[in-house]
Amino acid sequence: MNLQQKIYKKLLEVPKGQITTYGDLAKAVGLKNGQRVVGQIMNKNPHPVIIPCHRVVMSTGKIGGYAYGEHVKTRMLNDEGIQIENGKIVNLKDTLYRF
DNA sequence: CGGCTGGCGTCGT
DNA sequence: TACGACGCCAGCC
Repeated sequence: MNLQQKIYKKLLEVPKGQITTYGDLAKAVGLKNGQRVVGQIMNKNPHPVIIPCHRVVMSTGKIGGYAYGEHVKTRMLNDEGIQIENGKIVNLKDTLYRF
């Protein structure tokens, strides 16, 4: 199974209303410091819309990037009940999903 | 709080 | 097939 298939599968475990970080997702698939790799794969995203890549944020609390634009990502997260302020997650620890 | 460096899979040459 | 550059970060200074 390809790495992106693992990431894609793991990401689907994240329920609506909860999010994860690039680092955690990377570790979930067996990578130590694969944060950037995860982000890169999300960008290449082989299955747009099917993969909720908008539920993946940076460990610093910032939204991070998004293939369709950060504002779109922010809007989707807000729609799932996640509080965002000035481009950052307000209660990251509270909305963070644990694998 | 801002900036620089580390570290790893993919893509292109 | 092999090597180098790049990218929706993370962590330390």
